[in-house]
Amino acid sequence: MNARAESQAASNTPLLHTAPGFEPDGRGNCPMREVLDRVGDTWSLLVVINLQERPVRFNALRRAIEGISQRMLTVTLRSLERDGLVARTVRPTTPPEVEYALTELGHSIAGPIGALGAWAAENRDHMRAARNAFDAAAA
Amino acid sequence: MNARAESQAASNTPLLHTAPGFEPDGRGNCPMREVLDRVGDTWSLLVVINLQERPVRFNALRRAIEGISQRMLTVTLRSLERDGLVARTVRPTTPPEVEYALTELGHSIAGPIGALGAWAAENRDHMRAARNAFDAAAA
DNA sequence: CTGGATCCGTTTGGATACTG
DNA sequence: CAGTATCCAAACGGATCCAG
Repeated sequence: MNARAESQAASNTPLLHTAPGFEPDGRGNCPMREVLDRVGDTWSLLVVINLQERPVRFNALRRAIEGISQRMLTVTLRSLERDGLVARTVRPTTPPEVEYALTELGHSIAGPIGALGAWAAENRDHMRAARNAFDAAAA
Repeated sequence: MNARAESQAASNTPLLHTAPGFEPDGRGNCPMREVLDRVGDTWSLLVVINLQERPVRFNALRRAIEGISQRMLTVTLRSLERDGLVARTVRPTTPPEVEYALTELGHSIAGPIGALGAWAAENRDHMRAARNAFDAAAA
C-alpha cells in the first residue's frame, strides 16, 4: 500500500476524539479540553486533593501546599469555586474565618484524580528512567 | 477551641499529600506534580488518546488534533517520547514515514486519562451551569 | 513528509506591599 | 486571618520560513 492509499484508509477511519470525553461538540471543543483548561493548571488538583478529607481554612491550605503563593491560592480557589468544585464559607468572626470545602461535584472528580495519582506513584520511576535514557542517548 | 489550639490540632493531623501519588519525596516533589508537569499541558493527553487505537503518522496526527500547530505537535511528541510514553519509528522511504505509537507505559496511562475523560463528559454541563451561576451572581 | 529555527505576542505565576 | 493590587520575569504557544 503506497502512502496515498494508506492516508486514504486512515481518513476512512475517523481518528480523533473517539474516546469518552473527547468527542468534539461541533465547534472543536471536547469535554476533556474544557476540564483540562480548568483543573489542568499547576495547583488545582493539589487543592482538590487537600480538601478531600475535610474542609480547610485558607492559611492552613497555604501551609499544606508547599510552594504555593498567596496569590495563586486565591486565584485557584476562586476558579474552583466558580466551576462549582469548591464551596467557600465565611464566618464573620474576628479575625474572619474562611473555610473551603469540596462540593459534591468536587468530590466526584477526586476519583479520577486519584486514579491518575496512583498511576503517577507507580510509574514515576519508570518515567524518570526513560527520561534519563533519552537524554543520555541524545548526548 | 481557639485559633491557636485549632491550628495546633491541624498540624497534628498531616494535611498534605496524603492521597496516593501525592506524597512528597523529601524535596517537595510529589509524583502527581511530576506527571502533571509532563502530560498536563495543552496537547499531551489529546495525543495519547489519539494513539490509543493504533500507531499514527505525523501528519495524520496533525489533521486529527484540530487546532494543533506543527511546532506544538513536534514538541509534544518529543516530550512524550522522552518520558517513555510514545515510541517513534522512522521508515527511511522517500518521502520518509514516521510513525508514533504508545509504549506499554503509554497504554497504561490511558486508563486514568479515560476516567478523567469520562468524568469530563458526564459533568461538563454541570460545570458550565456552575460557572454561569457564579458569573451571574458576581454581576 | 517530517520536521528544525526563529520571532514574537500572550499567559502564567512569583515577589512584594498594602487593606479590612 | 484572608485577602487585593501591582510589577515583572519566565514559560507557553502560534506563525512563518527553511531543510533533509
